[in-house]
Amino acid sequence: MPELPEVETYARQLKPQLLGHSFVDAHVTWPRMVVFPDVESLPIRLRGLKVRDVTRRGKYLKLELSSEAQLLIHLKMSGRLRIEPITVSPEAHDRIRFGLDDGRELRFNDTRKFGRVYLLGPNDQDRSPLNQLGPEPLDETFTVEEFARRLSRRAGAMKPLLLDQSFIAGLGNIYADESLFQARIHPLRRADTLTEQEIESLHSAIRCVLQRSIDCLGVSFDFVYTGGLHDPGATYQCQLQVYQRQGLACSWCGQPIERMVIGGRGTHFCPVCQRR
DNA sequence: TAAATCCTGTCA
DNA sequence: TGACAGGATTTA
Repeated sequence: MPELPEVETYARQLKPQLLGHSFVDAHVTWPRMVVFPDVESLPIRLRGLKVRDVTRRGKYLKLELSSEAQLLIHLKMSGRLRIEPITVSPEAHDRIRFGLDDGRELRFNDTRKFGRVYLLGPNDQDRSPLNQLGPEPLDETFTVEEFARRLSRRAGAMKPLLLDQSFIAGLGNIYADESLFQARIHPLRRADTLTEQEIESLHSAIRCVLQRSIDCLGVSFDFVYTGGLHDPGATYQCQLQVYQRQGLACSWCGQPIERMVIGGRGTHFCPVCQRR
């Protein structure tokens, strides 16, 4: 499940591949994945637009295009991206193929069909899903003070809050669990009860965990994200402390990691190190 | 606040 | 064969 570090890795790897190239068309085999514009208009609007930059916002991959347009891609659960010559046969579950001006295609493969694409012009900004996103955790403007202010206004449990993209952008199930563990905060802990020290610790944990994963090209699991474009190289899965480690020894205290369902999501934590 | 929804591969 | 995972949105 691609989260901030995995999408960041894609952005970095796609940028040199796409910069300066124009799109010539788009083939969509699962129309639901195109949110805006309608599927018929997508190839027409996309034709001729040149890639100016490839960046990331939250879990969205953002292709800045000519004419002030932008192509947003959300990989959701099972989305993967590849670039291949048009002469190479598409794979199973290739849902959208974006044709480039040099005979290559950007291929959006998504087994579960949850992935989403938006092509937005300068007049479509009110439709941008980026409008709903909270602060970017690795940005300099995301300060402890800002974090503390936002936490103090929330009475719910920490785990669902960290997954709320309007509270903070980019964290998913893996990094929410890992961050709470590193800060030694129980996932059910009420947000507005965190001490100043805990807030500081969590702020630092979130940034540390994300940055270290980016340095490792993210996490890669079977059949899901493969750590970038063509060379699976993601290694952060080897450094996970709690995620999917229920029953295994906590690296701090040796007690078994537990798993419980919070807000409908599998949640992994150490019952000894993470106090409620 | 919780559950249903969209999906398919995996696993029991 | 049926339960389940899981991001984000929608509905109860």
